[in-house]
Amino acid sequence: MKQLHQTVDNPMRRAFYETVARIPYGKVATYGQVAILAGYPGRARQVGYALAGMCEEWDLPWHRIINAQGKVSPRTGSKFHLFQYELLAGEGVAFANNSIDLNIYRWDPEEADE
DNA sequence: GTTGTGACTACCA
DNA sequence: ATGGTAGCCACAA
Repeated sequence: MKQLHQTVDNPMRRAFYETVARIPYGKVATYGQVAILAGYPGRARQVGYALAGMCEEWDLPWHRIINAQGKVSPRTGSKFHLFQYELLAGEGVAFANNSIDLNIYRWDPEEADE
C-alpha cells in the first residue's frame, strides 16, 4: 500500500485527498464542497480530476463524493460509478430514485462527527 | 507555446 | 425538466 504523502506532491491535490479522508461513514460530500473545505473554492473540477488520479489505493472514501445534484457522476468508459452505488448503499445511504438527499446525508464538518 | 478535455457548478432561457 | 454558456484549471498531446 503506497502512502499518500510519498506519491502526491501537489499540495492542492493532497488537500483534496485529506479532506475526502475526513468524510465520515454514512455521509457524502459534493465535489464543490470538498474544494471549499480543502481551501480551494471553485475548483470542483480539480477534485474530480484528483480523484481520478488515485482510484484504488490509500483507502480513501472516494465513493462518498457525489455531484451537487446528489447523484453519482458517471465516468467515461468505466464502471466504477456502479460500484460506488453499492458501496454507498452498504453504508446505509438511501437512494430516492437514483439520487441522494443531500439535506440528510451531506457531511457537515461543524457537526459532531469524526 | 496552444488546444482540447473533463468523477464540476451556477446561472439563465 | 432540458440545454447552452461561462467560470474553473491541471494535465496530456
